[in-house]
Amino acid sequence: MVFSNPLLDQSSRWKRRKEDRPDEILNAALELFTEKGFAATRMDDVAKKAGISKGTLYNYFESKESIFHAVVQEMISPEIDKVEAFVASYQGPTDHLLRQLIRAWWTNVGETRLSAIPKIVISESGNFPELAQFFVDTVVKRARKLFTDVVSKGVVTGEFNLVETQSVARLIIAPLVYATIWQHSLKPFDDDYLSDEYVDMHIKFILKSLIKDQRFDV
Amino acid sequence: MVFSNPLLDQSSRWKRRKEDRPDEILNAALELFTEKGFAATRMDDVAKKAGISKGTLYNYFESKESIFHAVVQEMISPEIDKVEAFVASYQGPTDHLLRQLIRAWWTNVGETRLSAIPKIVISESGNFPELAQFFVDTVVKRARKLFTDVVSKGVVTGEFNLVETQSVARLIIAPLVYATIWQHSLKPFDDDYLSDEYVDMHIKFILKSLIKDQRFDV
DNA sequence: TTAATAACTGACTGACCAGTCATTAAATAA
DNA sequence: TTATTTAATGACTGGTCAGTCAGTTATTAA
Repeated sequence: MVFSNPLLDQSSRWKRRKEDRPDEILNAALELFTEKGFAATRMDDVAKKAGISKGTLYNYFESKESIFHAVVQEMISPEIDKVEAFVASYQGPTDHLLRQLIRAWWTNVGETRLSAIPKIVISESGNFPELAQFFVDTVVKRARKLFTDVVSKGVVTGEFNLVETQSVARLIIAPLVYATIWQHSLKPFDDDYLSDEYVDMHIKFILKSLIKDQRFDV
Repeated sequence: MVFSNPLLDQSSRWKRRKEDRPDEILNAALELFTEKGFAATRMDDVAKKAGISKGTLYNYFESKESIFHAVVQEMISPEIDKVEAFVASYQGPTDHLLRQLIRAWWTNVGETRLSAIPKIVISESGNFPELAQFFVDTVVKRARKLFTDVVSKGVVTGEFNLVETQSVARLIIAPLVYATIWQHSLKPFDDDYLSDEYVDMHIKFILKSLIKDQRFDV
């Protein structure tokens, strides 16, 4: 005879928790996508981690791909919204803005679980093209525009040298995204230590090339 | 009645071509790995592209992984050998060496089919760890050492500012590798044009931060 | 209390694919 | 010419997994 323990809720096999399921599924999925990639993540495992059966997944999402879609939509887009608002309202020297922007990216994406998403999308782009297209349209283009606009602003106000802004924007983004990809792919196989100076030096190098006044030294 | 055409070699179902098979298999495999990634490439397709049956693949390579192993070993390692030799024999200003090194990488890797390999390894690192470890040990570490040594040389000779060489090396490599990853993943989904200026500007920015004499302008 | 609803379950299906091996046939030796 | 060797074939096996659906059970309505 087993007595029911309300904490473990052994009295019933399951509860109906319609409200909570979607978030729990997305969190479980992101964790597994990060660990194994999209293709190698099994729906049974997502279900297990979310505390439900596989069938229930399909009550809330119509396919594996739609889960990933939702992860990006609900986790990344709000971050970009925030940064866009910050840039729009910023008053002050453009080099300070750019420095804060890079640091904000590092803090809000680079050092969080969101950092796994670029690597996942890149890895699966060949086999899941709609997913890649969605990511480019909703994340990449917005992020690129953000940096391009800031650099343009600096050029227009005369704070920065006259440069080709598209390439500069990509040169700013590259080491940041590269670091997150590295983090989630080959870093575990590399015993060399990447110092914290990496981002600081990146900012320093970029600003040194952009800022007109050479007496300025970061 | 069909007459045999010696060019199409319809007279026999196949030829024994022990010598040529391995290279043909590796070329077919790299092409498919580039297009679909490692996991999604079917051995039947590698066989078909190499003009043989699947069983024959297994006469020459013991597994799918060993084929990838061979691709890296036989295609990438020789490139690094060449660059190492070039650096070792170089006489002249270190900034010129660094500039040539970046350009050489772009020409010999970035713009060739080899550019697909980093993306493939990164994508599959979670599911094929031995493959990732092999790549880190035989490619990443050697490449990183190459750049670190050149920067150190510039610092020692007094041509470059005193910098933390590990981070600088990674800041040099990041935009290069990032561009190849982009090329083979999200570029097809992006209609924006990446100008040729990207690499030139990268070189210019890096050297501006490294070279001591500020009157020098690239 | 009983009936109706819908959240949830998990065994099952159909498709896919790396790797195997019995067989075939090209090349070579006897 | 015949026997032997070995490159090459492709049907098959065993395992995996996304997605389905008939049935079960918690919840709510009557």
